[in-house]
Amino acid sequence: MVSFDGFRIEDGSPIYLQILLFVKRGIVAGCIRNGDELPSRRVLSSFLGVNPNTVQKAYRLLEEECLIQSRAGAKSYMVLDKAKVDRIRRELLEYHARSAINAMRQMGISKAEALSVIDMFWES
Amino acid sequence: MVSFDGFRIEDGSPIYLQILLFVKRGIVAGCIRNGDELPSRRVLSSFLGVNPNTVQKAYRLLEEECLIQSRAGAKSYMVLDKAKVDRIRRELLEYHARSAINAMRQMGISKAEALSVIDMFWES
DNA sequence: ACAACTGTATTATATGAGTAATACGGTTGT
DNA sequence: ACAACCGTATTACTCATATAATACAGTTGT
Repeated sequence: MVSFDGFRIEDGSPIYLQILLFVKRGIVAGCIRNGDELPSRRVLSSFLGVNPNTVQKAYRLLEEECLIQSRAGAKSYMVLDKAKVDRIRRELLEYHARSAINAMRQMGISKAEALSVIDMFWES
Repeated sequence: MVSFDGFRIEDGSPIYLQILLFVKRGIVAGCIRNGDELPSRRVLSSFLGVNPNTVQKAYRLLEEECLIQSRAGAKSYMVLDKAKVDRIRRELLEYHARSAINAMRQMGISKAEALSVIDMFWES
């Protein structure tokens, strides 16, 4: 069963995207595996304190990326293979790296200082 | 005169926040200095292709942080000193570093690999 | 003085995100 | 068979973002 322990809602981006990213990061980290069952829309929305429609929107996007499979009436579960995991890993790494790099470059930060800042903030 | 050359609207976060961050990064980079005049609300909104109210919202937030000064009828201009610049530099560095670090840690990426990814994507 | 700007304010409309309350039909375990 | 789940769909509401069209008063340069 895919666990959402440790998931905390942050403002600044839509909740359904935060759920999508949480699942993708779990896939890359290896704690979400092929065949794992997902909590139902109702159960997860109650656990997170959000609306069932919000969870449904995240699950729909996961299904459109062929990462989960849903049948009306039954539980949804993960459908993964090595190619998909590799694709998501590259997608997320590039996205997060580029976001931080672009911002720091616009601030006039040097590569050396950027690396030093990442090193310094890594713990905690 | 503060220049908005190179500013490109991206979706995913409110435009008025993108303007706010663009100015703050310019302050840290040193290309926006104390006393610099800002383009008027009308001129900038026309240049960016957005609504004057959107620019006004960004300028209002800048004024609430005491980074610009506005008098009805006259041009707005930057009001900066070393303490403010240092504060913004620390604020932005910590924000961008923590965002990337948290995401990568949730992906199970090691500090060494994170540094290597930043190093690899820095050029481009 | 006066035209051309400036900042500021108001009202209205549209869209997307999120909530709320239901409803319908399929599956699963007992 | 049947109760208790499940996924899916619909309608209505609130709120923030963004746009649009004005309006008014203050400043600035000539």
